[in-house]
Amino acid sequence: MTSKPRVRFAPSPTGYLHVGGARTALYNWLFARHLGGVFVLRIEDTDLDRSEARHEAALIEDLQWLGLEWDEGPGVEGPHAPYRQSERLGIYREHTERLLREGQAYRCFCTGEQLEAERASAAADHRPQVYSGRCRGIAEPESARRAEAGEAFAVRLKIPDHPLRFHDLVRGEVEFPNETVSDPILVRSSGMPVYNYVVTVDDALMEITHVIRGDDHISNTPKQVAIYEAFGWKLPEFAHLSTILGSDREKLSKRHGATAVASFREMGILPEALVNYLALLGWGAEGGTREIFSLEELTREFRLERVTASPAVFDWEKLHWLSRHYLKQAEPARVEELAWPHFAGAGLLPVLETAGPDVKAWFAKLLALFLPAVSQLDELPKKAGFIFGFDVGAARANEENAAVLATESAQKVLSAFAAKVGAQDGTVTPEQFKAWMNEVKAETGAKGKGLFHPVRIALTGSHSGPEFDKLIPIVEEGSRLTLPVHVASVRERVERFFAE
RNA sequence: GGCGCCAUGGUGUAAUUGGUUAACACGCCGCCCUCUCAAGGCGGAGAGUUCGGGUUCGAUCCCCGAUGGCGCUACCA
Repeated sequence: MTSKPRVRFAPSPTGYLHVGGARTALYNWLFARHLGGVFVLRIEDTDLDRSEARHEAALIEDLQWLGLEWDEGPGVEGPHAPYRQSERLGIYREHTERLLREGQAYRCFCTGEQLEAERASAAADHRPQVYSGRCRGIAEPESARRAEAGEAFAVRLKIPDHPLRFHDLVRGEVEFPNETVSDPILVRSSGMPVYNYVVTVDDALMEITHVIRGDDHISNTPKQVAIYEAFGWKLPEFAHLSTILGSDREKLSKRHGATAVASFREMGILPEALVNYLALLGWGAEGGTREIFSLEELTREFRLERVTASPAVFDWEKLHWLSRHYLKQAEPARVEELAWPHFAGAGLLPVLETAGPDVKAWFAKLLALFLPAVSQLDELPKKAGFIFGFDVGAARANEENAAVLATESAQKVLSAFAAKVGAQDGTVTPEQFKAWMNEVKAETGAKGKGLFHPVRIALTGSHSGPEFDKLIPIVEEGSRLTLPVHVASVRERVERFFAE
């Protein structure tokens, strides 16, 4: 091939972009970028009832968030504009007239009831449910006359007399016997052209060289091949990507929880994590020992020939692993900005724009402490919640805590510790804290868990959590800030714990 | 029912043109670190490649069949 490949992602704006679509877009984008080709975005909105402008806007936002910019399409336009099918109706009409004129297509006057009856009898006879071709034989003068007279008709393509075959980059040669393919409807009786038709016309006119899409389209492909042939157009290469399955091995859907790209963004998963994960879902680099890939690295490594044909099960655990990796890797300033709204939304912090530099600096430290503990940013407020306050009664009542607190040793540790805290004013430093703990240890004989757990419960409400060395400064510093929720100092925590 | 696609540990993928102790990662288990949790480091278990036939000196890999899963079977996309 001498010319640069041209690929397209052609979503219909009938809902949000989900992981399956995102992976299709990603593979198209990677294929184009790897070969220096062109990535086209085309909006398939011929289903006027279900298409909505807000979905198109959301789609574009999601694609941009993933970093998959397009070379031609809405917003950037290009030599084959328009890129929205609802704006290309005239083009389809011209092509339909040509097909009719050349006898490649015909008017079908069959009613829905007739077609229904045909299907029913075909099913009863265990035969393929294909259209009988009843209207194929209507002579052109009569056909034209009936149309003229106002009789409703759809336009159907004549499926040729030979097997329909095409080459698929991930599956090899695929062939469908023509007897199993119905003469497809090209234009509805309403005059609106149908998906299989417009997609083909557009792919050909936009000079798409590689059609990369989900394998739910594989059975549509013979019809599209017939359309290419009817127009005398050269067939593109196809690549049908396998389905993404849920853990129950059913096609992934909203039923399996969040599958919309936007929801991953809202959860606080970084786009590079999602991209990396999606790339791995159906593709493996040569050798297969690497898992972490940036978009640039993927661009370099990606080969369509290495894409698997078998369906893949979506695995949250692995996505989370990747998510944690990228969260730790990311620029702190970026993560701070992304994490902040989750705290503000929980009422723990003011909105970012109104926060002072001292609060921001404090938050940075807080984030550094808790980030390793989460897989996605929206878990943060809960993880760090005890910093902002906890229910002493509930903490004492907690079974595991109660067991720790019940021992005589724990009681001695706590009262010794409280005495230390009460005896002094001012900020508690980690050094001071350490010194106190050593003293308590000497006085009570408690050590290890026996020493630390009671204190940890008193201070945080839980027997587990981040190291005290890092925790103490955050608590103390936080207590001096003006926040929507007061952060209690070590001293306040001790007082509060004993008050109940 | 018809047509099509697919089939390697629980999951995602590897395995020069048929010859490997079937590899890597997630997860799981254990150990180390540690007051604890998370992170991190180290180690382990887990598949003989869905099943049955071929072809071959030799099949994860090629062919056939079965089984199972999925998709399509619309005047939806």
